[in-house]
Amino acid sequence: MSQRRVIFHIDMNSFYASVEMSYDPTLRGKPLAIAGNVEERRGIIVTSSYEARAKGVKTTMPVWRAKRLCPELLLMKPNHERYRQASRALFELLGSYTPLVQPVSIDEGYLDVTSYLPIKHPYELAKDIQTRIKLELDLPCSIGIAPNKFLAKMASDMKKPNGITILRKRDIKQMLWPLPISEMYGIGRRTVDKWEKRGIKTIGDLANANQLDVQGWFGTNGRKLHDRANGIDDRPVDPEAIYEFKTIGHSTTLKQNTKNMALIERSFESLAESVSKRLKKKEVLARGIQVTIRYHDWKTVTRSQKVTNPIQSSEEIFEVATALFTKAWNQESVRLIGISSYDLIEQQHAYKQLDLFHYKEDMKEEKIANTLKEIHARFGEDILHKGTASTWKSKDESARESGSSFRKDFLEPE
DNA sequence: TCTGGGGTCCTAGGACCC
DNA sequence: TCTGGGGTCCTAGGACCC
Repeated sequence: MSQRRVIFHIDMNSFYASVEMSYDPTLRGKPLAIAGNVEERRGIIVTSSYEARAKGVKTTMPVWRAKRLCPELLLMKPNHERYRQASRALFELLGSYTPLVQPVSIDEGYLDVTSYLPIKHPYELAKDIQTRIKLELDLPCSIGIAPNKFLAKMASDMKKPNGITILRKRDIKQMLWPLPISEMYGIGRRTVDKWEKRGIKTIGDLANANQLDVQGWFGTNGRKLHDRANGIDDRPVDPEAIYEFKTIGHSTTLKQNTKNMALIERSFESLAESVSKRLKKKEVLARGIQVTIRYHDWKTVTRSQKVTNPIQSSEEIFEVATALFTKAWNQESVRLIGISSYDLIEQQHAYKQLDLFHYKEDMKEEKIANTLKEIHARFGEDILHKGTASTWKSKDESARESGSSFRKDFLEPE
């Protein structure tokens, strides 16, 4: 990268819990956890306050275990709409500093603030942002300051809550390299052992390993991680990335493990309904459906299939999903099922595809009439008069151009 | 009594085409 | 009877992250 950059990574501290505390200040200072299915067996901790963490409560821990560790734990169900609102306010605030804001999840994002370099010290700017987030949103955050995304991300993790950490290239030897390899963003619990077995126990070990060795062991991903450990990361801050969602899916853990097809079918119905609703809201159709089956023993299989005509209705999704399920199911007891739609295409462009498909089949007058009827039924009369782009565009491209409705859910009002 | 639900990205193998 | 190489598309599985 020729140009020296200044990148911030903003990371909200225990976001859901903090939002709840700002709604209800009497919660402050108390061990609080947000958990799905609080009253059911299978609930897990989604986020917890620092007071709860001090007692050993951790994200993804089953609720019953968290309660055992911390009997006075306050539990709340998530208020997603509340968090989305707070998130929108956050990114609006960040957007007032620069258009180069890339939200990466509901509670974190990158800023490229290189343009501030001549007028303000990065630390002062970060302090400014952090203070405003506290004052205006009543929420705590940590900020990492670095020459690229990876280092900024690692830096924001170093001081929590309310931290500001500068991690320059020349600091990585002291600040980054001593960390255990498990702390490295991109290395999870499944591969830690593999690294350690090869003598790589810290991020520094990775940075100083032979690049070709690492590439041999872990392929291109290994090479990428080796670069990052050495402070190399050219990925730009991309404000458009928010438009690039690729799948829309829902899954559910059943109340009990079951082999009862009627029960399973009912769950598929409601999942298909949810997926369909969101496809419609986003004005997209799916050209592929994937189902997930998780068995009693946690073994998980997926089956996917492309469909000839893009689909959107719950009936169509249900049909494809249950067919996939029936083919794949080994008759063992099922714990979770899921439906995901992929290869999404904009509604406006979808009708053209329908058209072409039938045309290919050498259609007769009658068929043309039917096709038009089908198009009308799916999209309403007006669709035929809408866009007439000469080439098909991917959802990303056209979303970029129109600045249209493809934002990821976490920034969207209900 | 372990373990939710939303995603992204990568790899590998087979089919098929030239 | 023994057989290359490249490219693309599709599917399944797995790792990782919030």
